[in-house]
Amino acid sequence: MSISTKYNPKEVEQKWYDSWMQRGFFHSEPNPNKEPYSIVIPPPNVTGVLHMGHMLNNTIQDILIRRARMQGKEACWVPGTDHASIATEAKVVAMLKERGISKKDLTREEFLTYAWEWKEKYGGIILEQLKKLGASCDWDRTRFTMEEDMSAAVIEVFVDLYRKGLIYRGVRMVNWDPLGGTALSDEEVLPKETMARMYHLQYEVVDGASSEPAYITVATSRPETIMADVAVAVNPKDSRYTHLHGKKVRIPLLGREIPVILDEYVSVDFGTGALKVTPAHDLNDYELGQKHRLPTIDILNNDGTLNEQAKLYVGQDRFAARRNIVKDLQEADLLVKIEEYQSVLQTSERTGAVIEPRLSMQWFCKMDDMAAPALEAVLNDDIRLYPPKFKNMYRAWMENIRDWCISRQLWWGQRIPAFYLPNGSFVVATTAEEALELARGESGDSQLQLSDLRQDEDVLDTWFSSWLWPISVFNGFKDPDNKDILYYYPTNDLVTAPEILFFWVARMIMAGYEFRKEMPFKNVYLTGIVRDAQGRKMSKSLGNSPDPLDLIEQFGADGVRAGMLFSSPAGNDLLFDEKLVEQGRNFTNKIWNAFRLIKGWEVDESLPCPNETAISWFESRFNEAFVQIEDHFSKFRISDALLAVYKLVWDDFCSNYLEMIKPAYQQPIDKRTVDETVRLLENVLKVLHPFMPFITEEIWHELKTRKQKEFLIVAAWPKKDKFDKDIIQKMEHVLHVVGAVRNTRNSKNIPNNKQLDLYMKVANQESYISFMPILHKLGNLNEVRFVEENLESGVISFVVGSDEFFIPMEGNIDVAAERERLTKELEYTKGFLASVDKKLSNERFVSGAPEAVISAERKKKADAEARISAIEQSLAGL
RNA sequence: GGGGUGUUAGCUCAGCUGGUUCAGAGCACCUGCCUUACAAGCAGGGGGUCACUGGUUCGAAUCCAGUACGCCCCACCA
Repeated sequence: MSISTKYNPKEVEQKWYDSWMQRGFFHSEPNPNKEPYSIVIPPPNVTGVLHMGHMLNNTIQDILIRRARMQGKEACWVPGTDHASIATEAKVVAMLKERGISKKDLTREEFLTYAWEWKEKYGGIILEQLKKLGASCDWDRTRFTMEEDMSAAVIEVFVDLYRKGLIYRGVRMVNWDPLGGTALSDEEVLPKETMARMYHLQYEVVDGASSEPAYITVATSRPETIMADVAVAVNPKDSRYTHLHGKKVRIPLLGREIPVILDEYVSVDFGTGALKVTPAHDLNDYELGQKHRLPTIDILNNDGTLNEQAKLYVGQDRFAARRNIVKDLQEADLLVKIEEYQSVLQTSERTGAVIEPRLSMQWFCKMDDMAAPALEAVLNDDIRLYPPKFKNMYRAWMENIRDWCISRQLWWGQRIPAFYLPNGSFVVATTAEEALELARGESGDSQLQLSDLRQDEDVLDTWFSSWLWPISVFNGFKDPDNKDILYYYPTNDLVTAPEILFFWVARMIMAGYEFRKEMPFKNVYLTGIVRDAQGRKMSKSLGNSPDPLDLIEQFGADGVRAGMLFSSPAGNDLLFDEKLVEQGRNFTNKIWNAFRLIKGWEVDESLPCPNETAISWFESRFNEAFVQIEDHFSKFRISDALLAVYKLVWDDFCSNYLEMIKPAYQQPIDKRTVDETVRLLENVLKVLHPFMPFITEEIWHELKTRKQKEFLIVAAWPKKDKFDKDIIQKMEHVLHVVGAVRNTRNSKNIPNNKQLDLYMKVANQESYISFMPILHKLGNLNEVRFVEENLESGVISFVVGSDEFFIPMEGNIDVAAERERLTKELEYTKGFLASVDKKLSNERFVSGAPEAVISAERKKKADAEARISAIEQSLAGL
């Protein structure tokens, strides 16, 4: 035979992917005769490259979409990328810097030209990589969140929400990223545990009377902000400071006088019980400031350096300023002590910079109203989260939702459609022309020109476009009644990482109800995080993240797909180990060799079929497994579904079925067995296909000649069918007997190729008849026959169920060893019987337990008794 | 600080409505095999007081309470 003993994925994968594409199997159009099934991809950043998280995520989506396609649904998986404003802008800035160009020297238009150039050249690599994985996306539908129609939808939504009063502009305390030079939403901020320092500073009490200066000690982690202090607050109940009520203190170094204020908010037992109030640079202080009508002094520039208002350290970075002021305070003897303590630093998710709480004019989206139906939908299971533990998290977040800061001080993104009039007021409109008309109306100045209007410089948060994704990919804004959106929306399943549950999933649900009055998807499957074998998160800096393309190169896409899934129960993190992928690769090889065996058979049409039992057994076994597999799918237990298929293929089909039917070496095989085996294998290939699309398609075509469009990718998914439980049980019993024979062989060091005889003293001979050939073959037995009496000597005996078996041994057997083995088994069985007896003699059990349980217990007793007498007889015969 | 969730074999995890498919799977491990589909393999095997303590029950890995440890999410103590 010329087929290689090892499966070679490389050429096979490219061949079939091209073939599928060419025949348009991935493409979907609304078809009223078919049930729609749609998934929108979580659009990866356009700057992104494929990492292990994408691999897992997209493998799962592909499995779902392929299965749906085979189920005869109109399966549509929409791919695309996200413009990722901060990440992309940062890349473009870096690229420009390399070319010696500074963003500052460019106009907005020039910068965007570079950015688009960059996007066209480097963007979307990740989509090409997904093809290598086998992703069967409808590539004709590829979208990008910043393409014209998508951006138009974003602007339209902004205007709509503004007019509904759900978007407003205002000065608020926001999370400022000094490195990115932009505001961020609360979700884009990551807390980071760090050791921080608490500085205890002396504020001199202003008191004309005494000549000796008096001080109050204030604890702060940010001494560089003292120049922005407007008060020192103490708890009114704090007796230590009663004498300071109504007094003023002087800011160290600066000397500016600020009042001592009283507020319950201050904890008596934290720090020194005295809090410096810096409204411009801390949210709590801001609120205190509002309450006590204090001024705000903002001493920071956009980039985190100190401005003129600070008076000291002007122009220095906030951290440099901190070092310097600490030194100066020390020298002035105003620093009492420094304490180390565990604290949480807020950092930017994108740039890693320490976030500066900062008062700033931004755009916000009101969330309360939109959150209500979105929360309801999840609580009442209209939308289901898998695993369901995320429901609680979702609820907690939605119930405490805060307004969303949607403006970003960047250029790459959808520009906010607000236009300012010379008088400082503004109008919001989708186009400048429309804005002009509005502006003329509102200002009463009919002479206003376009050039008088100035559009807001900011762009919108990327998520403000992503949250529309399930609607906008089907053009649901531009053309709300088009046939795509009517057919595919709501989509069916969303597969994504729990990290973006709030960023994205929750907001999509809100957008779905707000703009289409309908959920965006029915199920949300949240995958785990891919970690390394030690449980560490994969990261570039640790270098523990394998390159997915290398893995595919090495193990084949099918192997990698299977490997990823071997250990990824829903919602649990996946501890990735190359061994898993190896196991996946080995699995492809196993399948390949099963195929080689079948392919190599020579058919003799004159032969009768000796394998009816094996055939109907596997048929039943397949149907039994299929029910389990479908059940796993229905619960999004993809990993368990794969494992069930794995065992069906490896254990049932290969180790058992094929071994039962395969003819002796170089012997021909009958036609019926071959036909049936091919048919059975076809079913196996079908359930395997979503997991391992390439090798299954390859074998599908190699197995027999197929018609034009007869591809596995569109073959009919099996239907649930009744199965014969009886034959499955009997086979299991027979396989136990086979196991016992093999065990005997192994423990007595009898070579595999030496045939043995087997005598069977069984209760029901009938039930063995049709399995005799199988017993012969798998046990490698010579004579097999029923006996009525125990064989007395020179035999090894064993019991399966309550049937006894004897294998005559040539030469002497080790009587002592046999006796020991049987005695052990006897003891165990007696113990077992005793426990059953105890149960049955317990009146409360007999009266309390259901009938089925009691009769099961009785059967146990009978079996055990039969076993005991069998073993005892064997012992007596030794 | 609030909420969630977990603890079962060396590792990763199943175990749905308490009772023979209740102590399981995969990997790892051990033994023996180059038996013509497959050594990326075949056959067999060992291994767990189901975290701890109490309770409910005829019966608990499974239900309840508490304890310990872990993880996740949220949160403005300087």
